[in-house]
Parts: sequence; C-alpha cells; structure tokens
Amino acid sequence: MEIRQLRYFVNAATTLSFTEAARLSNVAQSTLSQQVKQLEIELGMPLFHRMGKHIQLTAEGQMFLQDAHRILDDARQGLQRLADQSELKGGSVDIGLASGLGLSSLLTEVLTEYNRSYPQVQLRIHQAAAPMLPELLRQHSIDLAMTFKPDAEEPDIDCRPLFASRLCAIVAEHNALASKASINLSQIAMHPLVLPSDSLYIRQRIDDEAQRLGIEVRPAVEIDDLSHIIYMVNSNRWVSILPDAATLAVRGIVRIALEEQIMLPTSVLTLADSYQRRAVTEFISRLREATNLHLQTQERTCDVCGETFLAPQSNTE
Amino acid sequence: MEIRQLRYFVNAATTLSFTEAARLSNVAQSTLSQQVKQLEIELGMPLFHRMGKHIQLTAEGQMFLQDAHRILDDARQGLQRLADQSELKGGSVDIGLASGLGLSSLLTEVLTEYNRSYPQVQLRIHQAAAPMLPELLRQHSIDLAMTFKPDAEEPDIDCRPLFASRLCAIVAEHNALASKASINLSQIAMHPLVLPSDSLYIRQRIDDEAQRLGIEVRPAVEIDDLSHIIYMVNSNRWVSILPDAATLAVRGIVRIALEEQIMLPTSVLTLADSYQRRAVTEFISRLREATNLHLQTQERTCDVCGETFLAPQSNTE
DNA sequence: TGTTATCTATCGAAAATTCCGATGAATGTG
DNA sequence: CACATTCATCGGAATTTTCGATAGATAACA
Repeated sequence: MEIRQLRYFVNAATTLSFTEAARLSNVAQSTLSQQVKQLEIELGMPLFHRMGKHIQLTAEGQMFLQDAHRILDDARQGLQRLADQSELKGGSVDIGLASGLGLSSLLTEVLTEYNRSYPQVQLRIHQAAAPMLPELLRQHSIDLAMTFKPDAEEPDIDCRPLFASRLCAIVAEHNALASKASINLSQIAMHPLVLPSDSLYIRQRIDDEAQRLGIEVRPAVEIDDLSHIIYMVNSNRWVSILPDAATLAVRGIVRIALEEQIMLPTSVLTLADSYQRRAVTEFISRLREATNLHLQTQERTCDVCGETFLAPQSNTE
Repeated sequence: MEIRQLRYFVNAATTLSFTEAARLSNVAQSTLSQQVKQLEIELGMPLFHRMGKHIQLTAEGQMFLQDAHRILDDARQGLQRLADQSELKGGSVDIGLASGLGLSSLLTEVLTEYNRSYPQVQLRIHQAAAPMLPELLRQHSIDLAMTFKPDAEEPDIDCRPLFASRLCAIVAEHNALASKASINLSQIAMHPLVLPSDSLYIRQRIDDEAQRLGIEVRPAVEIDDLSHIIYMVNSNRWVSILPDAATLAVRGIVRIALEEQIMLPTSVLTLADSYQRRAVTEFISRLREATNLHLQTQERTCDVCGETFLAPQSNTE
C-alpha cells in the first residue's frame, strides 16, 4: 500500500470512473487501473465492482475509502505543518545567551517585536557560560548563540559580529560617584565591588586589564547573576563593572565611562554548514537590524580583535 | 512522500540509527539512507541532524514524526478493519428474500445462529418480488437471494437449490377442516380464500395447477404480505394456501397436505464470477447446513424441474 | 595516541516497479 | 447496427528502488 495508490483509489472512488480518475491523477488510464488492481490484491479483496463499463464501490471499498481519506488527510496535514514552520506559523527558536551578556534592551526589544510578528513561534532562551555555547550549538540544543566574541575561531561555528559593548562602572544614581564623567579601574577598586566570577568573560576581561595595569581588582562579593549584581548596586553601597548594553534599560543606576575603554565584542554564533530554519534566520536578521536601527550607532574599533563594530553610546548623561 | 519512506523514517527516528533502522526495515543501509534523504528533499528540510556517526531528530523531524506515526497507524487500522471483515468481525450481509417465501423458520434459525457466532456482522434482509432479485444481485444491492427457483437460467447468476417447500392448505386449528389429513384444490376453492396476488410465485403456481385441473381459484381477498394472510387465517374464517416452510413456526394454524403435491423449489442465488466476502459464503454455507440438519430430511423430486431436493416434511400431525 | 571498528553518504549497476500506448472486449448510445 | 466510451491487458520504455562496494568520518579502544 502506497500513498500514490491511495490517491488513485480515492480519485476513482469519488469519480466512479477510472478514466476520469486517471485524468485527475495525471496518469494513463492503464496505470490507474493496474495500481488499483494491485492495491486490491494486497488488500485481498476487490474495492470496486466492475459492471461492464461502470464501476461501483464494494462494501469493503466504501469502508476502506474512509481510511484512505484519513491517511491522505493526515499526510496533507503533516506537509502543512512543516510548511507552516517555513512560514513562521509555528516551531521555535532556541537562543543561547552567554551568562554575563544579560537580557540587553536590544535583545528584549527584538524578542518583543519578533513575537509580535510571529506569535506562533516559541522563543526559548538558554543561558549558559560562554564557552559552553559552541557545544550546545553542536548538540543542536540551541539554534543560535549570543555571546562575546570567542577567542579561538572554531571551524564548524559561524561567528558574525553584532555590536561592541563597553564596560562601564555601575553605581546607584544617588551614589557619591554618580556625578563623575569617567573613572578608572584603580579608582573603582577602592569601592566595595561586586563582580561576576572569572567564569564569565566580563570578569576575565576586567582581570586581564587590571593585570596589564598592575592593579589588583578584588571584589568583595562574587556573583554571576547580573540581576543580582544590579540589585546590590541599587542598594547604594555596592559598585560594579558591567557592559553598557546590559544595563541600558535599568532605572536607578548610572553608568560611568571607564577610562580604560574595555570593549566587549558581541557576536552571533551559528552552526556552520547546517540547515537553518527560516524562523532562525529571520531572528538573526532582526537581531542585526535592531543593532543598526535601535541603538545609537557609533563606530568603534575593538581593542581585542581590531574589527570595527556598530556600538551603543555609553549612556552617561 | 510514500508510506514506505515513512516506515523507514519512523524506524530511523526510533532507533536513531540508519543501520539499525535498515535492519528493521529489511533493506540495505544505503537504501534507507537514500530514501530518507529523498523524503527530506521533498519536505524541503532535513529531518535528522547528521553528527558524525550519530544522527538526531531535528525540531521538524520530531514534529513530522508524529504525523508519520499517525499516517502509519491509520494505514494499519485500515488494513485491520478489512482483515476484521474477512474474519467476520464486521461488515454485513445483504440478503434478498422473495416476497412470498417469508421468514421461514429455517431462515430465522440461521439468522439467529449466525448472529450468535458473528455478532459484529450486520444482517440486512431485503424483501422483493422474486423477479427483481437477480437485478438486485447485479446492482450489488444484495449479496445473495433466497427465492423460488427461477424459470430461466441466467448465465451471470449462480443458482443453488436449497430445499423444496410443499404448498399446504392453511386453516385455523379450530376450523372445521383442521382434522382432515389431506385436501384438494377443488375442495379448498369452496372456502373463503385469502391468497397473494399473482405477482408472487406462489400464486402463479396455484393458478397454473388450477388451470391444469380446469378449476377456477378465486380468492375473496388478495394480499401479498404473508403475515397478514396468516393473521386472517387465524381468525378462523379464512383459508389460504402457503408453502409449508413459511408457516412451520406459526402457532394456532394447521397445515393440511394438498393432494396435488405442488412443490416450490427454493434456491439461493448469487452473482456468478463475483468475489464473495467470507461473511456471505459463511452465511450460505450455514443456510445449506441448516437445510440438512434442522429439517427432517426427506428426498423429494420436484415436479417442476425434476431435481431432487432435501425438503421438510409437511407438519400435519 | 594510534588503531580499529562502526556509522553514514555516495556511486554504479542490477532489479523491480511504474508508466505508457496500443489493443481487445464489453457495454451503453444514437 | 454502427459508434463511442470504458475498463482490462499486454509488451516495452522509463523511472525508481535496491543492493553491494567503498569512501570518509568518527567514536571507542588499546
């Protein structure tokens, strides 16, 4: 039993004519006749009464017609569901997000707009340490990753730069430091610091820079969750250092430009040589558009990789 | 998309191995690999992630797997329903019954026993004038016909003799005639007669015989429905002539042997050169068995066709 | 770390299947 | 009664499926 045969059968059963059914099926009458007969042989019983030039469904034929209809409908439905995915009427996008990158206002905005355009597409965000993201891509646990630009180029991972974020000192708006236009690492190191652990790329970059300057940066509290860090900063006692993009939408805190100008290049990672669903490519496309449209554009040259990024201005008013 | 490909796909999806799936599907690994790829091409997207020697379902593959399962289940169900029909777990038998033959006790007994054995098989009885029955067979409105032996042999109709029924005079048990051992047509013609019209074979035979004897049989009432005739006979005023088999199970009436010995040969008609469902052949087989088993067997030679029948004894106690 | 075994993809050829057009038989129609 | 229509069948062409062998890649293992 093959779907092709079922199609022939259903056409014959509905038109009650092999000739007409063959036309509908775009095959020769002899072909349809043969295929129906073969189906009958396989089923072990005739589906049609042959009465001279007329045909008529047998009782079994009528019964089997229902089944054939159901099978073909299910097949149609399966194809339709896949087509719907292509048209972003279903499916999902799994987004890997490097811990420490945080739900930037850019990302939340893209998520919101994407959901407005394609409400049927489920968006799942998987937070993970940056070094884990390529592995998650390889396992197909995520479709794309937003992360800091990884140090080593990996041949099976496509990496496209998104924007660069500048590290800023973060203080509560009523903090004594809040009025400063800029600050340097040594000055910050004097204050009660809360920073992520060195498992996060942010911290590694801070430590690298401190070492280069011969400074010791010793946070009093280490915690990886950005929202916890911001919460503590908000209490007015603590000070932190975070990428500006991660706190653009946060109220009650002030970003102070770091004189060291530490840039964190952000990238989108995808699996190379892998089929990408339209839902995924569309998401990435929007992410890149939003980078240009919704952030104040300002060309910066990354001090790590030398590439030029479109980056948000540090919001120090 | 063909069912074969869906089978391959489902096996691959469940084992997550093309090699193992090929074993399950009884094909070479290369075959399965190719067919899955072709299915993917037709669907426009990959169903599996190929990761070195391992494979893994894509999101679309997982979705399509459900559809594939449903399609295969439906196909299995369709086959099962047909198989059930072959095993008499479903379906129906359409029985054409010549008006005037009536629901003989033989037939009711077979119906009862058949239903006991195969409660899922629906039995439909279509009463029609005897000459209509071959036409109903040709239209496949009925699967078999119980009728009087037709005069003309029709080449496309198989006719198998069942039993012969003898015409008897029918009177109420308290009727004055009830004690007679036998009676002849002339005597009956004196009484208030209720007979079927000459559209029924019974009546035609009675009239033929009367004409042969030079007697005029003029029923006071003509009515084709046998139960109505029996009802009228029961009122003690009316007398009728009916086949003995038609009244074997009726209480309150007495059958008196007709001296003319008019035999009505009963036959089963089926469409020649036509597939017969097991439900039908089984019914016919039981009908013939019951003819031998449940009626007192007595060989009689039919005066019409010269054939020898197994026939019930006239029950004149 | 090299070796081996295993898994999937691909290729060419063989086998099987589907398909077509022609033809024949049966049947309904004018 | 001629004619057109319809379905079944046949032989051969076209397509598809299948297989075995092999290559490439990778996981397991020594």
